Amino acid sequence: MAPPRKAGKPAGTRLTLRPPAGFDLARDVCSYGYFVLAPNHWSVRDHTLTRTLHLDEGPTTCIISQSGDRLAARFDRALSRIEQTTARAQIARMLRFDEDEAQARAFHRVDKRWKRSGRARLFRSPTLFEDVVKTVTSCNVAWPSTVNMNAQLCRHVGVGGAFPTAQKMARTRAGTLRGRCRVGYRDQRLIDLARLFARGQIDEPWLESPDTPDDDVFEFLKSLPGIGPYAAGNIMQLLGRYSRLAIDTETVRHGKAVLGMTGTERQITKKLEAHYEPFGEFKFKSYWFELWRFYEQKKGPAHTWDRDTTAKTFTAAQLQ
DNA sequence: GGTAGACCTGGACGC
DNA sequence: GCGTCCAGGTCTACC
Repeated sequence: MAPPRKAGKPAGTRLTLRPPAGFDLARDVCSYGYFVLAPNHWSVRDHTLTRTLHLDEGPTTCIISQSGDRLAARFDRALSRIEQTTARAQIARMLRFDEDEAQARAFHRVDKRWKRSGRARLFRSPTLFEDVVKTVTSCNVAWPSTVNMNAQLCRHVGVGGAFPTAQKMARTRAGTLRGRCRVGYRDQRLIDLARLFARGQIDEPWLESPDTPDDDVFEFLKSLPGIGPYAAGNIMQLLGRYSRLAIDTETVRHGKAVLGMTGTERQITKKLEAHYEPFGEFKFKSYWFELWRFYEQKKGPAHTWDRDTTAKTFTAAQLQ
């Protein structure tokens, strides 16, 4: 049955979602840099996440808020039953509902530093494709450029402000990505990636299956265009595989500035691997929350970071 | 297996 | 306002 409508103005759908116990919208959204990348928008004032989702009948913008142990997702139009199911799945993926309280406890047993704050989840995208593209746009570039690339991709390639679908990006000209979206030499690599997704050549169930060894996933990811060791490591954590680090210049800076490591970059990389080894299957989480805590000490709690000011200023040089 | 250089963009800096 | 330099991972060619 269609939702009731107010006179003159079509009512948007409102969904109630039940997150895992202990879920905290502000903490768990503002836990990874992608929360400031378009089309995500965190409201510092309202403590809500707004973003446009691409559903079967087109784009729709939703506002997600928390009240007690429930989340509400308010959409700007009525959703069909199928769309509601898709929207629930996309929101669940973003907010990592698949990681329940038991998994958080398992992490906190290995790394007790985060038990009190309850930190255990890392924000991600509604689709693996968006996570992969966001990762590629974060490679070999300062953070403000990553922010800009994602904004322009949504503006020029996405429909109605949504993140581009793989199908749409697969049909986009390299010149558009380079000229309008400022992705530079990543243009053809992004199109090639989009074509692999659009043609169904990325086996997502295989990548997500607990039966697939981490090493196999890592090697496969590295075989994709534009994906090297860092990007593959990062996509691993976005897939829920935390057993390895994604080492970039920020990791090395962290090793020097926070962990007091010395030596060449190669030596520090080895020291970092050894340092996080005790955290086993949760290595990335332990590393990331340490890094995040450093950022928050410098810039204040992440839920207070404004996309257009604080969150845009993140560069290694400014965080020395 | 290791390394050098090219690939782009945008910010910082000097003039 | 303009030119130059530099940071940032991946890829390719080469040793």
